[in-house]
Amino acid sequence: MICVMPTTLPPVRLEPLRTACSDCNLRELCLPVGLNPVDMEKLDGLMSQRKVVPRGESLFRATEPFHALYAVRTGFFKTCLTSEDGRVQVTGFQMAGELLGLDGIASGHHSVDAEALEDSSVCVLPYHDLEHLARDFGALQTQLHRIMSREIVRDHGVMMLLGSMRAEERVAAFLLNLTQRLRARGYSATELVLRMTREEIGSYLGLKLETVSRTFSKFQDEGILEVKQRQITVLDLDALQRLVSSAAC
Amino acid sequence: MICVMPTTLPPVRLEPLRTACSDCNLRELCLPVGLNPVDMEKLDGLMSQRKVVPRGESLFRATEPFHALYAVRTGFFKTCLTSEDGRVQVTGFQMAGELLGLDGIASGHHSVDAEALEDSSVCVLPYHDLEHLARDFGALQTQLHRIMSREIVRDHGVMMLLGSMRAEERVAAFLLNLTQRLRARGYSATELVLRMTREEIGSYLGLKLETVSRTFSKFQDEGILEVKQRQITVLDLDALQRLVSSAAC
DNA sequence: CGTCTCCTTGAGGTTGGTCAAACCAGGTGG
DNA sequence: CCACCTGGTTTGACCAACCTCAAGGAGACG
Repeated sequence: MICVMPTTLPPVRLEPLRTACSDCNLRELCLPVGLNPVDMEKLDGLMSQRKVVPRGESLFRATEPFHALYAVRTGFFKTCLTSEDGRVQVTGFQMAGELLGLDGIASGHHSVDAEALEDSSVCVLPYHDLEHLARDFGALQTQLHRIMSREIVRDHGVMMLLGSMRAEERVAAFLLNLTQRLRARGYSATELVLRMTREEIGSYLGLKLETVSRTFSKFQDEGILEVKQRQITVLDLDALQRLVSSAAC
Repeated sequence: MICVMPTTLPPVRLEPLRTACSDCNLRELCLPVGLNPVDMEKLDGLMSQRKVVPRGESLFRATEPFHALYAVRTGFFKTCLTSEDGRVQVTGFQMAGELLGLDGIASGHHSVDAEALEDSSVCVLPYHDLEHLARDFGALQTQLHRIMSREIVRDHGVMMLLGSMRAEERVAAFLLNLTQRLRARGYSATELVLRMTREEIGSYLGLKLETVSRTFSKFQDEGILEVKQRQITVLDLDALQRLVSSAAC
């Protein structure tokens, strides 16, 4: 179970202390995957600071100039794209070990808002330095490319979800994805606390919040889930799996 | 008007001749953007071959090992993601100057099929060499990162489209996007020939082919388009623009 | 204990999907 | 040259999934 939701914290605060990748318990999930200890020390030198982002605050906003990538250290984020006419689309949810800000490289300014859904902290990776460092040692370059490519592959998966799945399938896929990512981080794959509202889930899945709510209720009636507000217990993982990979009728 | 659709060509054929980036009329759109002549010559050395892909053939298929990126030289491609249960989602359409294969970097094997929608040719960029070269000169590295980031931003735009636009808005956005890309390549922004079927458009936009067809007809009735099968004339570009940026009712 | 935000549930409406028939253009073969 | 076939497209009638609108409930917090 992921928890921790303290209520008062100063707004975006810089931590002077250096947090080394080589010591980080996320090093098998995060940017340093596959780096040897020597290389990792070089990466440590790059990471100038940590940043704390309280729940509800933004790490960065669309149109702001892009300077750095951010690795989620603790907490949970969402990224939102806002269209000219004001429509908002949640493009992703990020948890520990995942990178934020890749969209900013293209144009030099961010294209989405990144907001903390619970009190969070990130490692700041100044992009200029990172790019320079990647030039000097290839393992980091390779890893950076992999991460960007993985994001592209993930996005294609979301297109599939939005383009050709029905509501129940989308919700099932969403829950399965969450459980998998939580399990990779050592959390229970069956007990989860949603950090986002029904509306945010709906935005991500291309559904209205009422439809998300109804689908949760339906899954509960069918014995697949137990839903208590944001506290979800997965009772039948196989049923979820069957839902997402059920041939299109 | 884009044309050229010869009917007989041998299957995927390698061209021995070196086609230099420095001579290419796509160099302002493609990978070499922003490289100086000296750097561009280094890139020329990398590009070992061109490949011809006849209409209907695949450049690569999902699950095949990933070795190279491909820059579209002439022609038109689609990329398709197939889910476990056999559903197919078109994830993009690529025209001259655009890169194919970025999704393969993550896992070392391709995750989508890339199929030529007309007789096409591509430049082959062996990825290992490209990565190595990028290490040696930073402008190429920067450019590669920009292109990957741009793909991520594009994907987010598609999520917005799939997640929160109605059928007419999706079709309008699709057409606008096409005209913009064609214009950037020196083609007319009002006369276009669709290289893909209604079904492929529908798959990309998360709609059924009948809905795409009906929407085209509706636009024609409203004097926004003239539709003759795949030959489209845009009569009212502003109307299309208004449709995509119309506040959610 | 009132307020606020978020969630649930119901009733009814709309958009886009489904199914089916016909059309059209291009290619093939008699 | 025409008949025919094929793949793609158009159109109509009907239907269902999801949305909209609305009311009420649960929990957190001052």
